[in-house]
Order: sequence, then C-alpha cells, then structure tokens
Amino acid sequence: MKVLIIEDDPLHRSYLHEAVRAALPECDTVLEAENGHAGEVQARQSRAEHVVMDLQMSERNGIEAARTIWRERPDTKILFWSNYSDEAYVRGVARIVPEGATYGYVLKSTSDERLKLALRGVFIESQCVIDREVRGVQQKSLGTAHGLSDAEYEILVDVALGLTDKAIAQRKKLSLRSVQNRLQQLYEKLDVYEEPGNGPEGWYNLRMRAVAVALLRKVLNASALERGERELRSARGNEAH
Amino acid sequence: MKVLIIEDDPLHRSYLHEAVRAALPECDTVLEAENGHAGEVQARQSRAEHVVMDLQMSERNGIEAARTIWRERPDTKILFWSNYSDEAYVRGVARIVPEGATYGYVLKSTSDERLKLALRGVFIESQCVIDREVRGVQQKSLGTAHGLSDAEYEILVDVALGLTDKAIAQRKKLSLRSVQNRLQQLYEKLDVYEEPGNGPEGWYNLRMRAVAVALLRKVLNASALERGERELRSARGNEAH
DNA sequence: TCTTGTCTTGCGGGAACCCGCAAATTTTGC
DNA sequence: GCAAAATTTGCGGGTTCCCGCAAGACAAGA
Repeated sequence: MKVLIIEDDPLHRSYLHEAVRAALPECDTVLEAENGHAGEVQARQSRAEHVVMDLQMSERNGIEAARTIWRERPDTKILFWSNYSDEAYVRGVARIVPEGATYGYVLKSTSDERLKLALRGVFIESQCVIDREVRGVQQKSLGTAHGLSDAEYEILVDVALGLTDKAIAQRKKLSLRSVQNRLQQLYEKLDVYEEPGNGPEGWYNLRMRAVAVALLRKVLNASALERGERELRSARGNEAH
Repeated sequence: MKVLIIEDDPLHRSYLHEAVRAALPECDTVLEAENGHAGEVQARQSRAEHVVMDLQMSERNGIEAARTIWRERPDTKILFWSNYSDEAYVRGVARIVPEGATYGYVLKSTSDERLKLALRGVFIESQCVIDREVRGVQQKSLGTAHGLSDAEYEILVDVALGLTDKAIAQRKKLSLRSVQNRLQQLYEKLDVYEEPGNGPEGWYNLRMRAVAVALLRKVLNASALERGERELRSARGNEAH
C-alpha cells in the first residue's frame, strides 16, 4: 500500500509522515510532494490510490490538484487536511468529488488520535470521514437559511470578478433582467440591505457590499476568486472573438 | 531574558520554541501563547520585551496584537514570522511600527539558519531584519510603478467594504468629485481598463474589478477587510447619529 | 509676482445599476 | 395532463457610477 502526501509546509509534511507511519502499518511506501502540481505528477507516476493533502498551497491549490487526480482515477481515496473550514473550501471540495468516491476532510487542529482514525477510516475502511466543524459548515452551506444555491454562488463569483450585468448575462446565457433578479436574491440572502434609520439611506453600494459580506463570512475567499479568474480567462480565449 | 512566542499552530510553536532555545542561550524563559489575544495578555503580565509571532491567527491576528503590545511598550522587539509576503500584510505591519522600534519580518519558508540569525539580530543586536522577498514587496508597495499611495489605499478599502461614493466623501471629508477622482487614479494604477478590441467594451464594472484585481494581486486581503470593517463599525457607532 | 504643478470642487451627461410590475415560460407536484 | 409554483423576460423609472471639462485653492520655485 502506497500513500502520497501533498503538503507545502515541511513541518506539517513530516508530521503527516509520522502519523501515516503510525496509523497505517500496512503502508509500505510514503511519498511526498510539496505542492499541488508536483502532487499531480507524483500521483500519476506512482499510481498511488491513497492521498492525503493540504488545501491551501501556493503553487497549485488542493482543490485543483484533487480534481485532476480524480479525473484520472476516480477511485483514489483522498483525505483533505486543512487549516480552515471556510465555506468556500468546503463548497469547493463538495463541487469536485466524483460520484461514489470516498474522501475525508479534517482540520489541522484536530488531535493526533482523530487524524489517525480518519486515515484508517478513509484508506482502509473506505468511509467518508468529515470533521464536525466542517460538517457544520457543509450543512449551513446547503441549508436554506443563508446558504446560497449553486446558481447564486456562481453569480456571486462573476460579480466578484468585476463583470457587468450584461457580461454575466452573455456568459450565462440569460437575459439581463434574470441576472439582476439573481443578484437581488443574493442581496437578500447576504442581508445587504441596511436597517432603516441607521444613517443616510445610501450608505452601501449593494453590489460591492454583497461581495464584501461574502468575503467577511468566508462564503467566498481569495482562492475561489483565483479559480474564477482562471476560468474566465480561458473562456475568453475560447470565444475566438 | 524572556521571549514570548505567539503562534496558533502547535507544530510551528514547538518549532519556534526549539529555534529560540538553540539561537539564544542567554534566554532563560520561553513563554507561549496560542492566539493574538492571549499573546497580548501574556505580554502585559510577563513584561516580555522580546516577542516572535505569527501574523495570521484566528482569534486575533498578529497585526492587531502587535499594535496593542507596542502601544503599551513601544520598545518591545517583535519578530514577525509569517507564511505570506502579501502586500496587505507588509503594509499592515509598516503601518503600525512605532518610531524607532526594532522589528523583523521573516517568512516561514526561510531556513533554520536565517531564522536564528534573525532572532539574534532583532533581539540581541537590535537590528531590523527583513527577508529579501518581503523587502521586495515593501519596495514595490512604496515605489511609484503600481504602488498605491496611502490615500489611494484607504479609498480602496472603503470601496471594498461596499461604501458608496457619497458615504466615502462624508467619511473622508471630501467632496463627491474628489472621491471619484481618487477612484479614477485607483483604476489607472490597478490597470483596470480593458484593452480595446478584446470583446465588447463594457465587460467590467470598474469599481468591482478594481477590488478583484487588488485581491488577486494580494494588495488587499481578507484580514485587511476585516480590519476595515471593524473600524467602520466603530466609527459608525461614534457618530451617534 | 508670476508661473507651474498638484489637488480639489462643481457641472453635466451617458452608461450601468437597482428594482417594481406584469406577462410569458418552465418546472413541479399530484 | 393540468394546475400551482417558481423562473425568466421585457419595460420603465429613479439612482448611482464614471468621467470630460474647467474653474478655484494651495505650495514650490524662478
């Protein structure tokens, strides 16, 4: 049995190495990669079917890497080990996990014990192991309360990238008014409308404010933006305008 | 000699502890705190004059903590040890270091050797030790090329928080048109104007796009936004409107 | 003092945004 | 298959944003 570790912080990498050694005596080789890109290459070459990886990495982030790994071998078992339970990350992971794949999501702040349990659970027992805190975010992000639908989330990203309503309409093949409708839903859900009587009426630019709130609440984060920007650029290229 | 370590990742904390022990034999006590808030309390109680801290922490981030520590004892020597050299962090630190204080800024990716040198340099020799990469960002952020002036940066934050032009004008005690002028400078510097002939003219909402670009280039980041939001709220409170 | 440069302010207009209203269309549930 | 519910679309308007133009305000320097 082979395990591939993808993590850019050397300290955390060696800690993971230890944990894998301790939790999985049946594992004979442990491979390491120090960023998402190297990780993809390693996974391809070594045919490792067990991967534990960080989400936030400089060269290429974990979500990207996981996606290509899963695209090539959808039965790979991946344990995500992240510092954050930002909604944007959780949503990002949920978005790419293929049908029936087994994976896990634990926070770096969990105990050694829980990490080892997760390693065995995901790699040996083929269970999906997801930390409580993360699960909480997941619920919230799907629940109706102030969770955004996929459609709303996508529009949020487009807006955050700085596209105009017209541009979004074109991209999403919708009418201008539909885009604006979705925007209004977004404003509603993100609770952007100011309570009356708190200063002059026009304090906020709703469009900007919605993005600010999303960033503050971690519904959106920098890496989600980067992903969006990349998609935008490639889409723009394909248009052959 | 006492040294206080403020860092929320336990692995990094113990690594720092080791490094301090090894680099500073003259140090007799090493204290630890696991977030910015606890760090401030520890600093006050222990009267430690030597602090090494992380910048990105959950409970209270390093910049906040450093500011209150320096406010109470401006001669404290602080070594910042961070994962990132985001312009927003570098600018944030530069913004709070008091006149004549000695401090350092090294990245977590530097070698053990350099970290130890920095520890001795800052704590023993009272030098300012700043990593090359960070220095690069510092230059850039001050240089005219695409560095923002303080005025522009502040407006950028206000816009990113979602304030309208009018609200900003009021806040900054400027006329509406002046605010818009500064915005135009911002658009210019962030290079938001699209090259003609690349799709329809009106692809971008300049206001949003400027913020998106700033985020992508790390001129702005989530923690800068949070800081801005907090200031905004307190200012709003004081207005007694 | 007069010039030169930078910064601020006012005016005006075109474009984009925000949104209520209502008809057309699609989706959902039985 | 049909009615209810949810989405999409068009129209119209009020508001804000973006910015060219030009007139004051202020500082530095010949």
